[in-house]
Amino acid sequence: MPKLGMEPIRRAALVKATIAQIGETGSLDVTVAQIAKRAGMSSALAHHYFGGKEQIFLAAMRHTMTVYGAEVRGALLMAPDPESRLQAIIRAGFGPANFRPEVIAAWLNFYVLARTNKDAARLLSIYHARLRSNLLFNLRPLVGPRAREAAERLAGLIDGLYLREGLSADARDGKSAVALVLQSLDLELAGQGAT
Amino acid sequence: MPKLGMEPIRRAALVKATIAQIGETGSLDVTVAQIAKRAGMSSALAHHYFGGKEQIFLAAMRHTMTVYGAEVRGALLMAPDPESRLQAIIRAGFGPANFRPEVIAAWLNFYVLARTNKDAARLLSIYHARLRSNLLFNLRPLVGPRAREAAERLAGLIDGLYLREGLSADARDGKSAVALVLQSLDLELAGQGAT
DNA sequence: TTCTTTATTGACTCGTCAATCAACAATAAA
DNA sequence: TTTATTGTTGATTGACGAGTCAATAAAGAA
Repeated sequence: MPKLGMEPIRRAALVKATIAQIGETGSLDVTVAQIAKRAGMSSALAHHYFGGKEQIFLAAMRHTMTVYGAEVRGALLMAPDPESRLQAIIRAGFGPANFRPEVIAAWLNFYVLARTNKDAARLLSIYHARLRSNLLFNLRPLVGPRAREAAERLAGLIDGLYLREGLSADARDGKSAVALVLQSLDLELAGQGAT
Repeated sequence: MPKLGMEPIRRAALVKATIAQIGETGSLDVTVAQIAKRAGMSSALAHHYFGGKEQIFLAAMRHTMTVYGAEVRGALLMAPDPESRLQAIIRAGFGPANFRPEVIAAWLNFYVLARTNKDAARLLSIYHARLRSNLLFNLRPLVGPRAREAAERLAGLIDGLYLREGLSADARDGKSAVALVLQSLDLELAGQGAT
């Protein structure tokens, strides 16, 4: 069997298995052995290709974020104006790439890891910055100077609802969360100097 | 030393030590031995009084939530009208009882635990319900039928900003988060039928 | 063919940690 | 004093899991 060029295949399989395993056990206590078994190889091989558990997990999150980023970019291409781009960003956050139970569990895990692992923290801050700047860029022409705070709020709301939905045992589809954020966007766009 | 009536003292000490230890290590990998040592006793005694690690941690979270609840109730007493009560609820979420780094770390830990532990899930849903109903009750007279969604949004925003602040390494004071949520509240109260 | 490189694993090491237990100490009850 | 009852711990057990390593196998290079 040992053909050459197995490395990318194995890595991809491990990344996929990592997300799947986290989703299945519903917790962070996934062992390298479990992941490797699910990916059809020995745990030794997983270590061989990735070096360690955290690096396996980081690769999985990097992949998740890449897919998510692609989804956002794709949606943005379709949207002609700032407002519909904002709606697209919001929808993408709760879109199929991000809102599957396994992925939500992975994000939770990732939050925890980011408190101790430098690389995870960097990766997380990249996600935060990207979301914020995407929102900011499209809010600016609509609400001008209030854009910064509005972006902060919308980003917080997206993360918060994502978390709440993810933590409620019964897996929901995210439709209601999207609706809530979209209404919030309307409020931001409409309100110019309340109270 | 063995005077009678040690139990409540020991329990309290362990609860306090648990939060402190989580805050110090900045992660979830707190061992019973660490907690017990910090509380000035052997790990065997910790098991003796609590039965297990998860129960120690649950007791700590119950305590945290009790203190938080008291803070909210206290603030509500001072507030004469629904709007100021809403402001009080928002402020309390980022108040001193809740927003210390140790407590934030504990909450993160708790989120994770809630995915596998039944009791933790129940406790978390109690928190969720309480926040939602506190907001709802005071929003109803101000925005009528839109109260439900507004409460959902504000709750999500509070949790989301709490999470974001908690994850950013540099401990902030929550002032800006409070300001953001308060502005959101203004938007909710002002906006009646946007777009 | 022989050598080197890549792929692959089973078995093993080493640590950690939750949980248990046997034993001891001190106080209160008899 | 004897006898519970409560408090307390050091030592130990048992399990689990990350990471290592020696050994094997295939395939290409020489």
